[in-house]
Amino acid sequence: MSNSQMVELTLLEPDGSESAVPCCPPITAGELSVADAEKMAAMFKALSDPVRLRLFSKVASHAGGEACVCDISDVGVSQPTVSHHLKKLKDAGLLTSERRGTWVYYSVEPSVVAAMSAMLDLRN
Amino acid sequence: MSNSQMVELTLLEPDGSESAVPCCPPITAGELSVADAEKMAAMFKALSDPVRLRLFSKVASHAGGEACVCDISDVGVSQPTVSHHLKKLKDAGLLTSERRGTWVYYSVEPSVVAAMSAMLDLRN
DNA sequence: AGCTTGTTTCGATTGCTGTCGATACAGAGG
DNA sequence: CCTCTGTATCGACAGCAATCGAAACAAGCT
Repeated sequence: MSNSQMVELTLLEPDGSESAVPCCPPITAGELSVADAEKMAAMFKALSDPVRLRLFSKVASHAGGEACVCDISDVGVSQPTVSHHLKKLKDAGLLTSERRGTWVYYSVEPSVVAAMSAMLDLRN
Repeated sequence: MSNSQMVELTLLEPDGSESAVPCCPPITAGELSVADAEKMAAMFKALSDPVRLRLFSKVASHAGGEACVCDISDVGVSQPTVSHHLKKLKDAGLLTSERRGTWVYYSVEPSVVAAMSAMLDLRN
């Protein structure tokens, strides 16, 4: 029983505070608990929209895994919709944001993305 | 420009036929095309529900990555709902099903899951 | 053939989500 | 202080999706 491959990641609690939770071994290692399934499903949900996935890929493929909103908002939907999607990615923990003067920059949260990738690793 | 890490996977077309499409390099490698984003978003969407994620983890963690419906349907929702979710996982290409006598067995489709994992691999 | 058990499909309902235009907020520069 | 540009929030609406009970289908049994 390989309980290795545990990954530490930080998630936003409903009240806005942060808590570190262990999540998760590869799916092949055993059934997910109800709580872990909810956490991970929320992350997958963040990437379950084509527009969001494109926004995420634009940020991730930028130098340093960081991009200005102004550089990535050309995805075929209105500006409020772009902002809405970026907020969802941020709420799910996949992106963080930082205002620098006039512009806002979004960055990928590597540990969270790594946790999703590790969970889908099927090697036995 | 590392266009390595391409993964071949088969998806169900709307008409039910199968087509092999190349998908996808790691997100860090460049922006997703609109078409690729739609394909991958559909897969992530399949795992974006807690009940579905638990069903998937139950199948994936069974011996041989295969499980009878009867072995995994205890997830707190009605039996028709379980069947509905398994169908969605199947339509997304993450599971396949086979009837053997009275029982139906669902199996994970390793190449599709590997494609998702590879796409989220952030190492540069 | 009829019964029983396992699984899927159907129809309805309820809640969620993506989208937009309008508006508000933030910072920079006149 | 006012305006301009970039970004976020609000409110509304339309479509989708999770869920259930009822009913249909499939296979094995008697």
